[in-house]
Amino acid sequence: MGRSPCCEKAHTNKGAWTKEEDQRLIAYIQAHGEGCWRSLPKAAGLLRCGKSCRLRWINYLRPDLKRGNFTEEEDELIIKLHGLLGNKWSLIAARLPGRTDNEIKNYWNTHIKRKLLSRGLDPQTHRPLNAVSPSPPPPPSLFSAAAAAAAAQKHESPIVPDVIVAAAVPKAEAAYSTDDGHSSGGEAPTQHYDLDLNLDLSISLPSYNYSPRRSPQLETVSNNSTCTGAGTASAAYAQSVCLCYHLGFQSGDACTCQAIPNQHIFRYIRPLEDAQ
DNA sequence: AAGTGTCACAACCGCATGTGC
DNA sequence: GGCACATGCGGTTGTGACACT
Repeated sequence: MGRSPCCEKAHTNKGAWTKEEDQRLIAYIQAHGEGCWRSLPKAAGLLRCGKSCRLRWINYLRPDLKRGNFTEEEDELIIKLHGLLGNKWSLIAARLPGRTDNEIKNYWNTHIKRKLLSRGLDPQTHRPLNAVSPSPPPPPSLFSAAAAAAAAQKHESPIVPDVIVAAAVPKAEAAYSTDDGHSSGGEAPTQHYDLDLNLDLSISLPSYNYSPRRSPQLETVSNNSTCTGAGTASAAYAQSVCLCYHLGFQSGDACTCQAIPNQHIFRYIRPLEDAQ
């Protein structure tokens, strides 16, 4: 498209950031806030590309970052989310407070991949490595969960899928339900469906007349039986489906989906800060 | 102690997407 | 609708630290 380069490479530093550069960037963002990354380097007196500044801030300097080792719970959460979303690191990171997509991506590549392999699972498909698959495995995103989640995150997508599919995920739990690293190899993979995830998806029936620009909160349509209003939708419409998977919540946590009158949709609304 | 291999992670790069004109 | 630009994302690379021989 003939786009101009994002920065003048001849006059920008590359490589590791110095303490002074970090201080300048932090000071500038504290004073002026994030944004305008392209002009930020010049304004902050940095000989860096705007992209580089953004990355440095997001991945390293942001004050809300949780540094340090990943916990076992985070490991499992990442594995579950990856099974659902694939390599959508930003979406995965959105569910892990204080973690960045880059951090999770690195952690996946260096630790979790190996962990899954030791469990006898394919890191990409989350299926047993020796499983015979007559047809190529479906993308891990299932009914385009990633796209749906992405759309939900971006508060848009008035276009909704015609088909609502339960986002059941082959968990192969039997293969890695223990920590001894043994899989159930040899046996035909038992399809377990993990209902312990909450995807913040927004899906509705084809007839749903979406009102654009909802509040910046997340919505979920789910099939959780605890949803209120599941039985109130008109029988003339296909049943709305609640897909609340209690991701990161105790399984006993009731979902808070509510039927929206005349819209045949369940919404699960949660403050953003809860997701961070 | 030196050389080599491996790991972990920060940073870069190219492309995709969103937005305003 | 098309273009240019800004930003975001995911894959890849570079490099320092550490382990091993």
